Amino acid sequence: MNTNIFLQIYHDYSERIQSGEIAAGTKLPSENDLTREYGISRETVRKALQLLSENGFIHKIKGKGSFALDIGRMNFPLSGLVSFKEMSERIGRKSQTIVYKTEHIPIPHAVARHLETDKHATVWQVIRARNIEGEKVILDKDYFRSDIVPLLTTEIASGSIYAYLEQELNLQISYAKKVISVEDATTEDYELLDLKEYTHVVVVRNYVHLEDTTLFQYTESRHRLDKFQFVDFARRSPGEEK
Amino acid sequence: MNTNIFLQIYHDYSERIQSGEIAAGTKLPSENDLTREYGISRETVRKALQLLSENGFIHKIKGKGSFALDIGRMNFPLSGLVSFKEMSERIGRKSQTIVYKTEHIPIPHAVARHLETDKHATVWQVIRARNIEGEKVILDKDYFRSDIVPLLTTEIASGSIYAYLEQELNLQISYAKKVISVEDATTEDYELLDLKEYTHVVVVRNYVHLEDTTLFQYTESRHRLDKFQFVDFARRSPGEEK
DNA sequence: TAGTGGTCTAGACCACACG
DNA sequence: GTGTGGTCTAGACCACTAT
Repeated sequence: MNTNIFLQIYHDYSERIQSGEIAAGTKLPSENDLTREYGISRETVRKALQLLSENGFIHKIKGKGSFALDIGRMNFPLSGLVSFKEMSERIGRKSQTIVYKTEHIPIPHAVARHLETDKHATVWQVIRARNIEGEKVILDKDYFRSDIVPLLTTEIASGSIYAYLEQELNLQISYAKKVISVEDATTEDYELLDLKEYTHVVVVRNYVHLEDTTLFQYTESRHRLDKFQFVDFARRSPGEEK
Repeated sequence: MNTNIFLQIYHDYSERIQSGEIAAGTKLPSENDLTREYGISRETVRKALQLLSENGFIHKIKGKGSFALDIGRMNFPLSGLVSFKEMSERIGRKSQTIVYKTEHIPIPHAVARHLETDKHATVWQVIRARNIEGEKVILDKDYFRSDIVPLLTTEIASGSIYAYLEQELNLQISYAKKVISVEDATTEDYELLDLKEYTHVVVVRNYVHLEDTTLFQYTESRHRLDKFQFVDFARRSPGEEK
């Protein structure tokens, strides 16, 4: 549906690199070659390559060319943070979702600070556990501003809330800030998770913004220590000093 | 020294937004305005704005304009991961570095797996602790391929190794992969850190690549649980599906 | 309708790598 | 030298937001 040329080229090559069809280290056609091959201008080719580069699929070397990186093997960087849950699913492990709560409530004190709404606002609270390989190891506590998300059901919460937000409500998620830290496990953590002997949890706070920059969702993801992992791929950007 | 126009505009605006001179929510001049103002083409203006957008300084809305985001207050996203140490330094806290070891050794078994060198290679090993507010809370274990980094001294290790690599050795760091997890504290951790009662540490494994894609450095950063924090700013990129 | 950002073109010159 | 990627230009058309 998206007819953007540079996105098509991006998807073309990202899939071929991720599937291994294009092996790591392989040299890609030059920008001029691609320009001729696709019958488009060079700047458009460069836009596609830049996306591939940002997301860790290729690496460009001035004077030499563009080369496929070794995604796919065990290293799936794929732009930014990748959680344990996503990693598990990529390896083919299924995660089950247990919905504990889906309710419309006045915003809790502790959450108001994060969501930056006024204190009389109401939110949809969703509390879910992720069951991976038979153990509940992640507790997700989501809070949505109810002036933006008017309705949530347990059914939606057990599937993909994001698909619902984007496709049904037509909300455009735009950017997010994550803060990762380690904290004492709460009694709630002990009740709702299979915490075993662990006394701490990794807490990932996620602040999600819409296209118009409004902060509409706050999520607290609480992971059992041994089942926590994050992978980050970072490229040195031109803007960086030193 | 870098005469790139788009970088100049990027630095111009990134500084003015970070300093607060341009308040969050303020509308920036339109691309056409900037084109006239700087006397350059629009694509160049857009390149600068795209960098600002990627790094969390601004947000662009089609049909409306570009708007400054609220960096600066307490939220300093600033592109990718930001560690507790960097955060502390930005708030003005000083961190001291204690160098335990700087030695040229055959590559340890456990490290060879990460550095992907042959087993007979030698590496420079640097072991340092970071002292923040009177406590040793981070243990950094660095390994550099000695065919690329021929010499390291304790003096270099107590300053900025990266400045040395880039300015003295002229090495170009290009991209890196980080893997974050939580593991049992080792006896070494107990010896070299002020671990208090904590039985686990956050381990950040960092794989650093050069311009020519060779993996030349592996670092294990071991953080005391309560002094660990990472912040990540992520923008929804065009390449992402669903 | 006018203004905004998003995409794309067809050129140009440069700095770097390699034989 | 030739070929590569990096920067930049001066246009063009589109989709979206406002009024």
